[in-house]
Amino acid sequence: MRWTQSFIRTLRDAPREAEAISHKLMLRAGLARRLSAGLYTYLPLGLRVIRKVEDIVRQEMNKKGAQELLMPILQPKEIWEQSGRWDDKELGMLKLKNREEREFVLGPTHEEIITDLVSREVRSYKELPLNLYQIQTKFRDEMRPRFGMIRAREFIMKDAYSFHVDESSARKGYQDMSEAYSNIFRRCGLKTQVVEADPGAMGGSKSEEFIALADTGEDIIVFCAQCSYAANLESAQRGAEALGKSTEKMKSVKELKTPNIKTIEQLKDFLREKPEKMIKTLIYLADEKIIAALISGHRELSEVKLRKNLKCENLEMADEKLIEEVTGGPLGFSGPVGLKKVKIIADVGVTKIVNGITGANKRDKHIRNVNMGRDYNPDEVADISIVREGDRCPKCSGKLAVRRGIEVGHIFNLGRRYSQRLGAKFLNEKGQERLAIMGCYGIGITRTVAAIIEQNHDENAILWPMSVSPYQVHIILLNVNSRETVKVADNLYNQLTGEGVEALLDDRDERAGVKFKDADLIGVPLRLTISPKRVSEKKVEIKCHRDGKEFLVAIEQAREKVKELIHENG
RNA sequence: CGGGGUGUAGCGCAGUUUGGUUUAGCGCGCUUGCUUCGGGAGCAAGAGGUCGGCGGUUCAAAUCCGCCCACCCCGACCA
Repeated sequence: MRWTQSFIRTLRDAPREAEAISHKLMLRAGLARRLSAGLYTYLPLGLRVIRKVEDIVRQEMNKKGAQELLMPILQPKEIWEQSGRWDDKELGMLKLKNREEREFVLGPTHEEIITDLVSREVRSYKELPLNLYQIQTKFRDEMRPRFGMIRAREFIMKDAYSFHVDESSARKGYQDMSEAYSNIFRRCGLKTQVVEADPGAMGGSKSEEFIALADTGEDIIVFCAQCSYAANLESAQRGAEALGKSTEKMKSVKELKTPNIKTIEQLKDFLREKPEKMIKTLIYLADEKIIAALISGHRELSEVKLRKNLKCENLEMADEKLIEEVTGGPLGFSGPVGLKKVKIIADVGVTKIVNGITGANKRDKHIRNVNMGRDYNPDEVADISIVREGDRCPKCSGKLAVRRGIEVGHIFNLGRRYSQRLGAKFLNEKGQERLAIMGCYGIGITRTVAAIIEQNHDENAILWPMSVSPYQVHIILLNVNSRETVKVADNLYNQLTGEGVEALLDDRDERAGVKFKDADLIGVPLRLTISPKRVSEKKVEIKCHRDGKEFLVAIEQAREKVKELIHENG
């Protein structure tokens, strides 16, 4: 592509709206433009990157025997009622009606459609396993789109669905996708961490997320520096802490006046005591049952873990009224001592607290020197708190690290949930009717592009991996008024292009500085600089953007060198 | 949906506190000409604005008041 004939638009300054680095660079390099919150136009340069990622995805999916198809975006209400998800609030469904008041949804995901299709087409175990996928725009009416293309209302997704005769086939299918995903992200130049996840709205038994580590990520994950343990912050576990027996002797309980001191933070300042000494008492309503959760003052409760422990459907914090009813004291002054008719569940960390401080269940009062076993007895001790940086790994007792990341892929074993509701049945070898076991596997294509930038950039430049770069080589023609130089640039451009190399020729009548800055920004990994000075020496310069390596080569050797470097960086 | 912030030319901003030399400026970008030409050039001449919208106060509103809208950040929520 010749720059003068292209629709490449770069910006010197990032629009104010952009905060995340990938967002800024995408706008500045002219990959995309915003239409409205979470809605973007992909410009030619951005679309080239998207297509590259899609190609990699296709290759790796096809390698595992998956087949591409394309399903409708507009989906009728009825099929979603069949699956029981029409009123699902987690999916952010964008619903609409046509002229006849018939209701539709713009597809946020396609389990319903694919399962319906397969249920109509597949009759025999001989046709299974089957893995079908598509790459398509998805719609989610996000409450808060953010970070540019990391959380958008409309985005491109690769979604695959597999159908199996039994568990072992389903496991194999899941494993295949896990491998494909690792290959895809590696080829895209992304470092990802696989973490166990909560299946959430998708349902099913097992799911794992592929998280690209990045500071502007929305997900927080925990992983062990020593072994392979990794999990979502909310569900990460921690190993037993060294329960070094405190030498502190138990003292007798004392009531403290703490006027209007309701939070740990306030209490810390007021009493000048460490939060580790404090026992936070949180009252929850779990499926109509009232429970009290005890957490050490410096930790946070994990509702995910608590819910899992209680095996309850609904878990919500009690309101002020209920707290008064249950504890006898107002919000902010709850404590385990003297609590009755309430199940008390204590975090493992709380067992360590000697002479703790906690609410007195009376207005403006806390109590000091509270000890488990003597002053109160929890009904259960469990790991219900959120992991902190430096906690012990539950597997190998190494140190756990807490990092932000972007969820770029998610794989699920769905079991029979959808085949049950949408009737995806087949006949087995014995002629018996059976429900297919399903899996579904998603990759956020546009989000992956953003994640690649998050992991491959510096302050003023994208550093594309060759595999996804919009062009393979960026030819900078310095001085368009030098006939000889233009001729050399044209020839090289034509030859390279003719040989299938994706080249961008900056043939604008701009000064060198402008061209170099734009080349940095756009971030094509190879740069070929053609200047009158070098041409008079019958040479051209080749530079690798990422590592800064430079080569001065004879004009007639440039083609081969470029191809060699593309290959090396491929 | 709760909390905070921002809306002035394509992009970045000043002006708003204290209404009136502001016919609303500046930098970049854009157009034309000349010079320049290896890291965001110089000079000259131009084009480009419902000051987010509606309503109000006032002799007078970018500026004060009210309502609304949009966008961003934190939270809640989230393949």
